[in-house]
Amino acid sequence: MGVVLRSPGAVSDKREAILTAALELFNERSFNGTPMPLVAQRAGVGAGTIYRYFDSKEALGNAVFRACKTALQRQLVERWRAGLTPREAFRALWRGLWEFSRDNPAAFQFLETHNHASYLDAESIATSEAMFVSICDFVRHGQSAGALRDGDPAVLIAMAFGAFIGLVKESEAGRFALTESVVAAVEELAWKMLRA
Amino acid sequence: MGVVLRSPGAVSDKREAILTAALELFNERSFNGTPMPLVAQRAGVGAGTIYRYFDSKEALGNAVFRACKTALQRQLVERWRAGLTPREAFRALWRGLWEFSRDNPAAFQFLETHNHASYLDAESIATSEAMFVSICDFVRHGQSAGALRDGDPAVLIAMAFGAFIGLVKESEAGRFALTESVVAAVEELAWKMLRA
Amino acid sequence: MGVVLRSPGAVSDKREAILTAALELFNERSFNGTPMPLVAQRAGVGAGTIYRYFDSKEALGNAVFRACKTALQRQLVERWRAGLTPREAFRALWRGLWEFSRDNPAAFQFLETHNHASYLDAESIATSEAMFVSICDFVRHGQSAGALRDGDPAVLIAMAFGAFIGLVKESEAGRFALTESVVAAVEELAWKMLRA
Amino acid sequence: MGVVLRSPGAVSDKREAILTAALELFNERSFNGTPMPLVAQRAGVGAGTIYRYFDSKEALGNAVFRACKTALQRQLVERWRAGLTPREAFRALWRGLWEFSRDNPAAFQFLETHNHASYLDAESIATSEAMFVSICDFVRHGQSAGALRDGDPAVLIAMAFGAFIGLVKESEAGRFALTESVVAAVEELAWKMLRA
DNA sequence: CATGAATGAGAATTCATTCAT
DNA sequence: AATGAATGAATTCTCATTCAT
Repeated sequence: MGVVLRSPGAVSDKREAILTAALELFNERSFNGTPMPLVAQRAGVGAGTIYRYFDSKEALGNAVFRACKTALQRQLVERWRAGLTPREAFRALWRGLWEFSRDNPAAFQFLETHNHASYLDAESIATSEAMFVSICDFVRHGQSAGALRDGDPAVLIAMAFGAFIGLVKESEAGRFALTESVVAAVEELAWKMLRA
Repeated sequence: MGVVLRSPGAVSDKREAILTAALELFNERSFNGTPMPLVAQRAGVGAGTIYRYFDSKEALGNAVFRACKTALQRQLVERWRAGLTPREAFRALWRGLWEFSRDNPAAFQFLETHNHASYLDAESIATSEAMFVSICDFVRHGQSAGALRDGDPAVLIAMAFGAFIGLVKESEAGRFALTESVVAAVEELAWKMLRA
Repeated sequence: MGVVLRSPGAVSDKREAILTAALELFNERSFNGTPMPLVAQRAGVGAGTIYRYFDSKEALGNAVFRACKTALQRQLVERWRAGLTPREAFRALWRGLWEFSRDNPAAFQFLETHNHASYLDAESIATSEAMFVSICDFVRHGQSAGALRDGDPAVLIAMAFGAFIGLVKESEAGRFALTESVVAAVEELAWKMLRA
Repeated sequence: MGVVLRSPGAVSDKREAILTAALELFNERSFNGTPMPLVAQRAGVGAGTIYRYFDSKEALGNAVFRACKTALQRQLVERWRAGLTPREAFRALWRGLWEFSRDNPAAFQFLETHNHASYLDAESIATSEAMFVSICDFVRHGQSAGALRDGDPAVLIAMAFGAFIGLVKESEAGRFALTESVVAAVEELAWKMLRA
């Protein structure tokens, strides 16, 4: 868990430490509510060091966002194999979301909270959009196969992701635990909502 | 629309103007990203005037939150009449949410975005909790009547509200329009997810 | 006690209330540390009302200072009668100071604390100077009569007044009580310092 | 002169510059009448730099007070040697005061003006009290030896210190110069007041 | 006359960023 | 490369003063 921000190749563990510290603090205190020196302290580096890796606080925020989004996308894509039925593919997606949010709760929360943050740049938004498009493809496939109900894929995606996000948020608020069995049960409910 | 922040009784319209300006700006730029003078400017008052109505920026944020939450609760409660079947009650709830988010998009977004903001005080959290509790009651009634599926009410609520919030967010992101017919259709889908 | 700020003629009890409130608050919180609305509140008048009686905060401060200084001078002068021996005149002066500080502790403290305050205007300084000059005359008379030791009158005045002020300050700090008997005793000591 | 605020050990000279600037400005304009940026300007540092050395304006004021008080106490204590007669000890004390006020007029004025300032914290008051206690001991010794007149030591201290403070104030107001010969003369007068 | 809500300049304090070491 | 002291612009909040009522 929390390995999400490891850059490919042994770039630098300072860079990772900064990204991790920023992720945690931006969740705890919001982007604007987090002083850079605090990020440096949590990362165990000097304040000036952050600026060797990131041009500005905004650049750091975008780097965190893209790292999280990319990691989520990787995890969802990994679970997709050719030849899955729509029902199996939905299960793969749903469990991929769950495993990601379980293993990287901070990253998941960050993506949700900072989804439309005003500091996000074009590249971050494009990263976000790319993932949406690939999920859309999945839905269209399921609709073509007659397994998913008709209608705007964006609507179905909004409802299913929204339901999952709602579950994660409320479980993190302490209302219930998202155990294996609960996750399996709610997957079934979500599927009832989406199937043709 | 946007009348949500009107306090009962002929309270000063400056207070309302400040609440409205803060609501909009906290949505647009986040709480910490919004300077008080900007709130004052948007409200058409002097910077010092805000502090005649609110003790601090935090107090202003809490006042906005409570005003929105109270307005939402009022709208949902109003639609509830005795003698509704669970299905009718769910429709009332769902449409209440929709009408609120349609008529007060800023208030709805604020509640969603600032739901667990670090500046919220005990009273704001209590206001939030009170609403959750009354929705829980609704779910338990439906379960007793055999209309809603069994399980932790919090889980069902998280999924249904989550789905609705997902719809509103994505429609506001411009992916689709939440028209009457779409709302009716998705209500049906949500009900499929919840019914026994 | 505390009647010091009563202007001659029935000017206005609001004016007096403002002067009294300002005197107390300037002592408690310093001139710059006292907001005008607080003065208004303590005086039981509206904030704007102060400006009907005084042009500005500085003007109010100067009015307080002059009222206190004038009252002190009046009290000291009253005790002076022709035909007193230097020793008797010193007693009159010393007891005059004591009675004033006992009956108007706030006024006495104000005069001491704000003696060289940066907001004092020329007239206030002149009022202060006038009193010094008349005390100087007293000293010179005593010196001519061979009762007071020779030397710069200002030096003797500085020491005697300084000693008295020291007594009042420390008694107000709670180190001892300035009772009749103590005052009589210290008067004797001060006289030992001054006599030829 | 003015070396009073030099902290022992090679502490940053920025800290000293800030203390010195604050001392001067608080004297000239009062504590509440002095904006922090003005302190920074006079100290030749950035406004934010002050807060690297002092938590708040109040903390700065207390640091100035304690530095002055400690320096005065050090100077008085240094002049005390065992085996002095009460008369010699009084001379040591009196001259210690004089040398301190001559060499550090700003520090002396600050101690006098801000002696009971509302921003002083418990530690500052304790520092102040400690010095009073040690002077009290001196007086009691003199009384036991039959050299100083009987009575509450606090009363004698109040008169003697008050007289000295009066001299310094009036000399600084320009009424006379506190030359060596004047100081010697007034010391004699003060002794006449105190001796048995 | 009296009021006190309203104002905006100015106060204390914070923080993104730089740069000497 | 790394640091963290230093900076000053920007932020939150205060308050002397005004003016509509």
